[in-house]
Amino acid sequence: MAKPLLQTSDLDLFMSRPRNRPFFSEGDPSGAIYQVESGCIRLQKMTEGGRRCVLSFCYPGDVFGLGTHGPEQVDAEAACASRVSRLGHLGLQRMLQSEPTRAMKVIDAAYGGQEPGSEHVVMISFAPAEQKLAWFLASLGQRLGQSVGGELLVDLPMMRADIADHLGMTFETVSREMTKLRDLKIIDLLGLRKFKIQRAAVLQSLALTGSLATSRHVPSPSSLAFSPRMPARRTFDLAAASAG
Amino acid sequence: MAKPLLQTSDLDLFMSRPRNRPFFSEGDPSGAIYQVESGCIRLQKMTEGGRRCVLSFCYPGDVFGLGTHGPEQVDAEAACASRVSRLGHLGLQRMLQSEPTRAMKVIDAAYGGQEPGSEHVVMISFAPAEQKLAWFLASLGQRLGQSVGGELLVDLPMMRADIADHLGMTFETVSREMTKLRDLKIIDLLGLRKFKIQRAAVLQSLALTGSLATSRHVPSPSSLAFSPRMPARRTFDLAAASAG
DNA sequence: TCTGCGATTTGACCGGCATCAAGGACGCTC
DNA sequence: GAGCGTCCTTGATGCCGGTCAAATCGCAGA
Repeated sequence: MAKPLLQTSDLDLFMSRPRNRPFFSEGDPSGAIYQVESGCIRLQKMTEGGRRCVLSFCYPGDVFGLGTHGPEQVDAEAACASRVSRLGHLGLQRMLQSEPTRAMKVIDAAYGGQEPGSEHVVMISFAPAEQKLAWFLASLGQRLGQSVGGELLVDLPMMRADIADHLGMTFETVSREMTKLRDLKIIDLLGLRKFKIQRAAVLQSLALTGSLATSRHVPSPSSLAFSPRMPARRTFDLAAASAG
Repeated sequence: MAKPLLQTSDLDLFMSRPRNRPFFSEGDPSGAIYQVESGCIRLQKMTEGGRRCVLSFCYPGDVFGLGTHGPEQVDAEAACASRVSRLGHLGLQRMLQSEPTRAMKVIDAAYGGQEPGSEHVVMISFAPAEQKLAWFLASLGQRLGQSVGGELLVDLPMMRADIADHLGMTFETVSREMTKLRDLKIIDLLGLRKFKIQRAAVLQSLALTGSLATSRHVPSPSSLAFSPRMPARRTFDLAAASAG
């Protein structure tokens, strides 16, 4: 990962949490900015009915804590044992005065500026389960993947249920679709918390178009066949969303 | 509606569009701020597969144009014949200098600050069709409703297909659920572009809990029965989300 | 190593909603 | 008011994925 946005000298607190323990909860005081040092953080909303909606995951280097990524709107919990550092309110004020340009970058990141949030909404509204999971695994690969001999080795820090609550499906379906992708030799499961992307182009195609094109390049828009009224469910295409 | 955020003296351009014509498209130059004068604006993403995802609607008085509510991320199209006014980049700079406090309010609103966007995500991930529609109609009532003799008269400026693309369902299902709510005498359809909320408490209950409680108050969390593993689908509760 | 518990996988079933297909209502223009 | 295109409603059908259930896996602690 690249040089982190916040350095040790900026930070005023380090926190560790085991899985499922909160770093902050909805309604906690706001204004501080957090940076993931290790592990994986879930930003989520609980409903009183007991359901959970995971709005996003934060990985090492990611910054969160403001707006829709802060305690005014969501809970932040460890998806696995994690460490997080904090830049408090006063430290942020100090940085705004001494280094306004860098401070604005930090603030933008803490609002979730790095991620294209609307893509997630598009995905969970329309795509079938297989495509949702392909999209998630592909983006995880881009974010966390380690290239090893032409294949991509990826950590999977969160549970199946976390993935399910992020994609709007059940953990059983996540498990089934995972198995399906393994049987198709698109991915390989290495224990529960690691996988390998064996055919990245196919996974990408599945994520973007919902179809199993075997070509190495993303199909061009004009090559996609769809009816005038509505595309077949499985040819749904996210290329526009991911290009934006 | 309350006094609009932007006054005529702030604005530098007025635009009118018939239904389905764009005010701006994804990739257009950004930096300007728009205010709805009349009608209804759809903020949406198109996919190359031909599907559309409506991320939000803007009504008279709403301000948009930045971040996920701007041309860097979405298209803005008229959902019905609409008028929009614009505060250009230069005008915004001027306001930032002369009235920084008001300018920051305007900027926050243009990012979509007014609406709790995460509630929409929770809704489209989990809720069944009936609850999605109840939620949408209830929020429309709160936003646009005119109280008339104890009932709420509400404009419905957009087509069924627009609602469907906002809630992640088909327009046929929107139509069916609408009919069902009418048959239950919860709403009354007055032509295609207007409806009346006859039993607001029931509609609200349906929107929040997914169940047809007939009580006038929102059921308290502890009164909701759900299994330890997972609530029954129809008792899904959004109260936490809407409280936030 | 054994034991126990939570996480995951897998199977069987079925219900809600997408899909396909008419038919009807509404709002234009002429 | 006739004609026409668009939008909406309604019906029939099928399948994806949610639900319930049980077996297996994996890890931590004794």
